[in-house]
Amino acid sequence: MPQALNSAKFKIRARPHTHCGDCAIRRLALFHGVPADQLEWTQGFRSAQLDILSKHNLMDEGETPESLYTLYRGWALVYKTLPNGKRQILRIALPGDLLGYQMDMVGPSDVTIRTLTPAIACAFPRAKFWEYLDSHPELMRSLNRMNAYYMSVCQHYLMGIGRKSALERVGFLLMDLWSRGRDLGEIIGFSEQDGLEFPLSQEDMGDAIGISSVHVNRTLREMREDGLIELDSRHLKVLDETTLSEIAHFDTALATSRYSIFS
Amino acid sequence: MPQALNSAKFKIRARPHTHCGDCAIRRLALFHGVPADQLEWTQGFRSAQLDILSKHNLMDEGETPESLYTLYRGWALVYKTLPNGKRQILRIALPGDLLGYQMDMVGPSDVTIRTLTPAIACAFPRAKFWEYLDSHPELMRSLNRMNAYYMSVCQHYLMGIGRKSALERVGFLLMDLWSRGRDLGEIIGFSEQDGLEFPLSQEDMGDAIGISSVHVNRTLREMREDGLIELDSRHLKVLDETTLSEIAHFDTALATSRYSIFS
DNA sequence: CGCTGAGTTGATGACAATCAACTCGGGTGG
DNA sequence: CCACCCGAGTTGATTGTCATCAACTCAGCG
Repeated sequence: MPQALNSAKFKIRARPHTHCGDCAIRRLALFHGVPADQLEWTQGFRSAQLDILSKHNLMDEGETPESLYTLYRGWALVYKTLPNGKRQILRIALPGDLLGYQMDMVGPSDVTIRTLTPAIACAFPRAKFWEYLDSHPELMRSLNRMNAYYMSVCQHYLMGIGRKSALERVGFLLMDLWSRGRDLGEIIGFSEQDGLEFPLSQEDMGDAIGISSVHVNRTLREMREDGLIELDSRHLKVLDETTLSEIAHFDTALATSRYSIFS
Repeated sequence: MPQALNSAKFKIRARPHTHCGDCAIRRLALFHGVPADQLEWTQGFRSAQLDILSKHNLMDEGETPESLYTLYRGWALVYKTLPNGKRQILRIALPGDLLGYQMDMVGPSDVTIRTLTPAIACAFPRAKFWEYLDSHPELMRSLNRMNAYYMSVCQHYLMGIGRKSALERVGFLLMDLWSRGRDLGEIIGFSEQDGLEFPLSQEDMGDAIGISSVHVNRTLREMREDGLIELDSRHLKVLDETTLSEIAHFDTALATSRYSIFS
C-alpha cells in the first residue's frame, strides 16, 4: 500500500509507522476522541504514514486522491489557482490539521495541498472514511466541530481580506501563526526564547492575505521599524503581541477556541 | 416558548406552525435525511416557527441566542463587523440554509444575522442540538456535508476577494445568486421570464465582495452596457450566463454540488 | 411637501500593484 | 574552489484600481 503512493510524482516515501497510541499530537487531531483501547482500530484505518519532501504536492486541484490526511509534522499550504495563475491560499496547515476533507469525498480535490517543509502525514483511505466515522459517532461529532472551527478561521480571513488594510492583514496572519505556533511548541519549532521557525515566503504571505509580495515586504519593514516583530531568514518573533493584536483586530477567542474543538 | 422570542428587540412574531411533513424545502434542508415517519420527532425538536420582519436581526454578534434556525422563506445576511464599523458579509442565506451553527454552541454568536426581506425561520433549541443529532446519525452526516459545502462556498469567495478584480467579483456574486435562485424557483421569486427578485442593495453587494458601493455601481453599469445583465429596482436578470460565468470564473461545479449535499 | 435612503456620477487622492533594478546567500556544476 | 545561477528579499519609480468625498436625482412615504 505505501508503495502505491510512493510515486515519483508525489515524492512520497514509506517510512516506519509510529503508533497511534503514542501519538504526540492526538490531543489536537481528529482521533482525539478515540478511547485508548480502540486505537488499534484507528491504526488499522490508517493506510500509511508518509514522509513528504519540502515543496511537494500532497494533492492537486482537479485530481482525485485516494486518501485524506492528518498532518503529523511540518507545514503545508492549501490553495486554489485561477486560470490566470493567481493563487489564493485558503489555509495554512500545521500538525494536527486535517487535510483533504471536502464535501465530495469521491470526486476530484477542490484544492492543491503543498508542503512548505519536510512533512509527515498519516493517510486514511477516502473509501472507508464514512464507514469508519459511522462506526465512531464521537468522531463524527469531532469532525463537525473541527470543520466549524476551520470555517470560523476562513471567515476571519474573509473579513480581513475584504475589509482590512495591508498592515492589519499582515498583523493578523502573523498573530494567527504565532499563536498556533505557541500552542504546538517544540512540535513545530516554537520557543519563547527563539521564536518560531517560519517557512512562509513573502509571496506565500501575500497569497494568503490578498496582497502582493512587494507590499508584504514594505509592510513587514514598517512593523520591524515599529519594534513589533523580528522576521528574517525564515524566523519569526513577535515582540509586542498586545499592540500587534490590536492593530490586526486579532480575536484571541479564535485562539482559545482551538483548545476546545475536542470538548 | 414562541412568546419568549417574541420580544420587541427581535421583532419576531409567533405564527401558526406548518408541518415538517409538508415542508416544501425539506429536500434542501438539514432534515432532508429524516424518514417521513420520524418527522414528528423533528417537529417536536423544533421549538418555534417565526415570522421575521424585513431588516431585522435574527442574531447579533456577541450575544448568545437560544436557538439555531433553518431559513424557510426570504433572504438573510450573515456578517461580521469591525470596530471601525466596516462590515463583511460572510454568507447570503436563502431558504433551506442553516443559520447559527458554529463551533461553540453554548457561547455567544460569532456573527450577526439580519433579514433582507420578510422571512420565516424554523427555530431549534441549541441546548438539544447535539442530543438530537446524536440520536440521528444520518443528520450528523448531513451536517458534516452541509458544512463542507458552506466551507467550499466561503473558500470561493475568499479566492474572489483575495485575487479577483471588481468586475470578476461582481460577476461571481451575481452568478452565485442567480444559480441558487434558479434552484429554488418560485420559493424565492425566480422565473425564467421575469428573472429574480433581488433584495440586495449595492452596499450589501459591496460588503459581500469587498468593494465600495460606488464601485459596485460603476461595475454594474459596465455590465449593463455590455448586455450581460439587467438589474434595477431590486430585480435581476442575467442575460448572458455563459459570458458572465467566464468573466467571473464561476465554477458550475459549485452550483451542481448543492444538489448532492444530501446524498 | 419635505424627508429619507438608495442610486448615480464626477472629482480627487490613497493604497497597493506592477515594473524594474539591485543585493545577497546558497547551491551546483565546471 | 570559484563562477555562475537562481530564488528570495529589498527598494525606488510609476501606474492603476478602487476608496472616498461630494453633489445631485429620484422614488417612496409619512
